[in-house]
Order: sequence, then C-alpha cells, then structure tokens
Amino acid sequence: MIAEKFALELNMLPPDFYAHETTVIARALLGRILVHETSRGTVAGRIVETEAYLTDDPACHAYGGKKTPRTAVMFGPPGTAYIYLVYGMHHCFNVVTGPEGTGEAVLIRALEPVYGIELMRVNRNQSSLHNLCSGPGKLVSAMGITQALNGWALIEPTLYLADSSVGAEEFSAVITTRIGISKGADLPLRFYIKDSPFISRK
DNA sequence: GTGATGATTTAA
DNA sequence: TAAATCATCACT
Repeated sequence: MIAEKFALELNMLPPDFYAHETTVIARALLGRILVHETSRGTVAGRIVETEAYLTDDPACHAYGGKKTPRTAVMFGPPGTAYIYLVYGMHHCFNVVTGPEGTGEAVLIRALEPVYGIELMRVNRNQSSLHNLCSGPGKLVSAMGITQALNGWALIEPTLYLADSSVGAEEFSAVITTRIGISKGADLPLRFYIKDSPFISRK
C-alpha cells in the first residue's frame, strides 16, 4: 500500500502510450497514476481496475461505430477523456482509445488513493480510505472530475495520466468479465491488480 | 413528444 | 434488496 507516501515524482504518459489496441491499454493502465490539479488542491490515485469497451462489443456506447452527440468524443483522438452521466446521478471516467474514428474506450473503475487524500475525503464525504475510489462513480467524485472535462486531452495539466516509481512495483493482473452490464457480459474485458484491496468488487 | 434504459451508489 | 434520479436515444 502506498497511500500518502508520495514525494510525487511523476512522468506524464506521452501521446504514443495510447497508440495500441484498447485491450492492451486497459492492461497497461494498471499501476499508472491519474492526477488532477484543482484549485482546491492536487489529487492522485493509482489505477487498480479497468474495463475495455470495444467497437464490436454490444456493451459499448459506440457499438457498431454509431456516433451520437454523447459518444462523439469516443471517435476523437486516443488519450482524451470521455465522461458521461450514468443512472442520472453519477459520472464515469474513460480514456478514449483506438485510432481516431474507432469509438473505443477504457473505463477506469477503481483507484488506490495516493495523494490529496484529505481532499478526496471531503469530496466524497466519506472517511474510509477503502471507500474513496473503489468504484467508477466514486473515483470521479473523489478526484473532483466534472463533465466539463469531457474531451480533455490527458497529456496536459490539469488532468493527466502519469508514471511514477512509486506504485510501479511488480503485480499480477487478473482478467474477468465486466461488471454491471447485461449485453456483452461474457467477454473477458475487465482488468484488475491481483489482491488489491482498492478494487470495486471481487 | 414519449418512454425505456442504464459502464452506480447508498442506505435499510 | 431497493430507491434515488435524469440524460440519452430510438421510435409504439
């Protein structure tokens, strides 16, 4: 566990990090750091759980390459943020993947809190470390991410992905079916860090 | 215009 | 186990 032991030494992920197929990126995002620099402070978390959504996958908002106003950013360049409202009350944060025009993304499902934990507690109105970022809606709230950041290029402050020596230690990735969907529910497109206590569910 | 549908969270 | 809550999208 690495929470709050951070003399933050971050290297922002370069644009070519996103030049791979979606499932590869979903796996490669594990262990990386999501950073948000806000006016109320900086927050950061280590990605411990992701899900891939593919263009030929019925659970994907852009299934079959269908472009709508909501999904437009999924067809933009890879490495941008796709943020949308679910269930009328929570937001989900995704990283757009695939070549421009493809319509794929990786949902970030859980983070291990790393920096700015007190601000996360305020944002979430929740004290338990394990309940701060252990779900896609929770982490958006904890990180202070809003829909205004939809379409943000994640290679620019104030919202970006990074590498760090901290949290980059060896781990095993587990692959399972995805959570909370009915269509495409049998596809092995969920990735998480084995034994992490910060994932959304076993 | 209308209605069904969620890539969820929380509280009971 | 169920309620909360609303933008989105397809169209009885």
